[in-house]
Amino acid sequence: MRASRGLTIGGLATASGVNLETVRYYERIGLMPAPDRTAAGHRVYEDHHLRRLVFVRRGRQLGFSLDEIRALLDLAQPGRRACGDVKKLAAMHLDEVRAKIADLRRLETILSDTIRKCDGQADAPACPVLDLLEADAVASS
Amino acid sequence: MRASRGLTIGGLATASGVNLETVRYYERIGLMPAPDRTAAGHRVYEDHHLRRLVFVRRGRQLGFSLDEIRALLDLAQPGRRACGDVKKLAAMHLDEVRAKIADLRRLETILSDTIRKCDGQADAPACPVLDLLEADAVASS
DNA sequence: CTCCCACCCGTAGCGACTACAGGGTCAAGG
DNA sequence: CCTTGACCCTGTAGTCGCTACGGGTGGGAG
Repeated sequence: MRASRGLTIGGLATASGVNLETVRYYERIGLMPAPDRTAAGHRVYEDHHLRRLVFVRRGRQLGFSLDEIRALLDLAQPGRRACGDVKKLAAMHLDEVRAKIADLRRLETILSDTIRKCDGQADAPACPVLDLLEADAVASS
Repeated sequence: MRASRGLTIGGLATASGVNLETVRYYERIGLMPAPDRTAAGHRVYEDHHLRRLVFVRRGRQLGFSLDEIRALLDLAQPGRRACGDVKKLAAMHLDEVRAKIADLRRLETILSDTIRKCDGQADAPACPVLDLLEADAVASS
C-alpha cells in the first residue's frame, strides 16, 4: 500500500477523512500549502500534504481551533519540536474543555430536574419547563 | 419599580440582560415582534416584549437554538400551553446536551492522559501530544 | 446654541465549514 | 471517434448567533 504518491484532491480527501471542500477551504485560509498543479490545473498532493491534513483532522477531533492547530503545526516543525509550548497549549485547551463540561453539566441538571417534574404530575396546571423559561426572576420578596 | 412602560431599546436591553444589537437582530429575524415607534422612529417596547425577550434569553442560557425557542414560544401561547410537546422538545435537547458532555469527556480523558505522560518524562525523545496528532493511524501491521 | 448620548439603518465580520452554479478534464466503453 | 460520467476547477453564498462598525438623526442638559 504505497499509494498516495501524487494524490488528487479527491484521493487526499478520502485518504485523510477530510471533506473535499474543506481541503480547498484549508488551502484558501493558508492552513494547507498550495500544492503543485497538473497542466490542466488539477491539484497534485504529496505524502507530506496527507500527513499535515491528518494532523489537522486529529487536532479538530480533539477540539482545537484552526488557529491552535496552526500554532501546533508550527511547534511540531522538525528541528523545533517545542514540547513545552505544545503542552502549554494542550493544557489550556483542556481547561476550556473542562469548563464546557461544567457548563453543560449545570444545564443537564436543570433540564433533567425540570423534565422530571413534568413527568410526576402530568395533570398539573402549569408546565414546569415553561415555568422555568417564564419565571419572574426571583419571584418572591 | 413599575418601570418598563414604554421602554426604549436601550432600556429593554438593560432590563432583559440582552445586548442592544441582539435585540435588533431578533427583530430582524422575526423572533421578536416589531414594536411601535415614536414620531422620530425610535422603538417603544411594552411589558410583553420584555417578557418575551427574557424568555428568549433564558432559552439561550439553557442552550436551546433560536429555532427551538421559536417553537417553545409557540407552544407557550396562552390557550395552547402544549406541555407535552414542550417536554418532548426539552427532552430532545437534553439528549443533545448529554451527547455533547459524553463527547467532551472522551476528549478530556484523551487530553489529560496525554498531557500527564508529558509530565512524567520531560526528557523523553518524543512529545506525547505531538505523537497523538501525528501517529500513523494503527501503526503496526 | 452646542454638546453628547442614545437612537436609527445597513452592512460586514467571526469560525469552520458546506453547498451550490457553471464550467473544464480525462479515461473507458460503444 | 465520440460520448458518458466521474472527477476536477473557480467563485460565491449560506449556515448560526451574534457583534461591530460607519455614518446619520433626535432630544435633553448646560
